[in-house]
Amino acid sequence: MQHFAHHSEENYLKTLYKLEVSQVKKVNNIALSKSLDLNPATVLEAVRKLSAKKLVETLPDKTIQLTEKGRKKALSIVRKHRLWEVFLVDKLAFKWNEVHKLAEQLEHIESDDLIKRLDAFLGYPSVDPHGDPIPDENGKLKKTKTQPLTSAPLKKQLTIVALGNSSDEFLRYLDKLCLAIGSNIEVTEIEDFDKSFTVQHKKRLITLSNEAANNLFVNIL
Amino acid sequence: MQHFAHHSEENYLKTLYKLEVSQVKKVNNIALSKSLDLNPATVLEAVRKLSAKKLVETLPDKTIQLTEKGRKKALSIVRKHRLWEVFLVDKLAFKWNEVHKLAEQLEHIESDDLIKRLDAFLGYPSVDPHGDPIPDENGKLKKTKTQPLTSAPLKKQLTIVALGNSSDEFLRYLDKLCLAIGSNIEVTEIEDFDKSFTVQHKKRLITLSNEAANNLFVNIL
DNA sequence: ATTATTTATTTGGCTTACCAAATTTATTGA
DNA sequence: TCAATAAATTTGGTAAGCCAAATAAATAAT
Repeated sequence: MQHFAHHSEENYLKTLYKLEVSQVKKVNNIALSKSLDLNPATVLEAVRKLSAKKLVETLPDKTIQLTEKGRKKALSIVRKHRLWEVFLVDKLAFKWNEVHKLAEQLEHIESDDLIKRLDAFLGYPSVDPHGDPIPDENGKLKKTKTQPLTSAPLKKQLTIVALGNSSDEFLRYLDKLCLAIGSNIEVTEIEDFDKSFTVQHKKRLITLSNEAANNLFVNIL
Repeated sequence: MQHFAHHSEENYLKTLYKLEVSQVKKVNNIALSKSLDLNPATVLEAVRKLSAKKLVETLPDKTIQLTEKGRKKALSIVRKHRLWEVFLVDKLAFKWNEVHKLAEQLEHIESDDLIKRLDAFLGYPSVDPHGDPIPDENGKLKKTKTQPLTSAPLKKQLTIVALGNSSDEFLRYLDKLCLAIGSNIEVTEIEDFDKSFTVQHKKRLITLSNEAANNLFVNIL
């Protein structure tokens, strides 16, 4: 018995979950095959096995979808993937755009204990370096209302989850301020005069123009 | 093509290396099969493939051994295994005896860059939590002369690599002192009166009885 | 409604990594 | 030396995951 046989199954579930999230209306055999870059015959066979395990179901109109059980499993893989991405970026200083491939390998490591400890070691992050939320151990995703920093409440813990602008200049600017997706900040003050923002980040105060603040999308922690 | 096909090959090489190190005189098909817990027919087939790749060779007397190329590859796996063990113990607070199984999964993650960064992140450790030396990126093992602390030179960086006594009391005692296999210490003084040792560990001075020192085996870094 | 196109499904095949049960080839002990 | 034992090798099979090509079924477009 090969201990890595589950990689394949996990990849099907993860891909199905990704398609579900990305609003793709009807995930059929062809769509799934394309997404996985596999032959439809292969996918058909795999879907049958997953159905037998009650991880997916095929509706009368041939739509393939996750069952609750399957979704939970998918979310646990997503959780592992995103935690490893945080590890790679925060601890090993990878760039956020370099970590996906590696996390795809790491996400298949089997150990709940490991993930629990990794989570703690990383300080229980709520988003990965791309700004995507990390499901909790029960596969729950905290539902988040993403909003521009300009409309966020004062004195609340916020996490930067997306950028309204990804020009080189803006990225370099953020880099200089040591801000990035995943950074936790708190608005301490908004200047009446020019609506500029003062935010606290790791015991450090940063001033941001209203323009900059408007391009930082945040979630309330 | 399955990206995890190499697990199998890596396991053969690693096992062969372990047998070589453990002084087993003649590694034949049977010995290797037993060590891997696989059927001899399976192993025979695998050894042929590895031979074709010039990773192992079978001598006229049927002894199976690593080629230089194979040994180098084996050492890179051992390096990964041991670095991950250090990570698990030092960073995720696993006990040294809990990490082997996990490291067996992690050692197959494919990325030289990852390992380079992990090594740096861990502070370039020279031994794993079991006291086994970590090969360098070129597959070289620093040849070490392990000796009791009592015969080690003063004012040299030392690494604890083994214990002369693994009684619960001794382990608890070391634990209290925050010493463990892998700890780096330096002898600052030996007391004339009772031959007790004063060692420095992470900017902290510790006094050890001669008895304790005699049960700590160290390598010079 | 009928053809053209897309999807779904089947069929036959491949490779890797396994195994059990012969069979052949040493090796060894008496 | 010769049978008994052990090791090596061969043979025939299994399961997982994959593919290409053929066929069937459904959908769309005229």
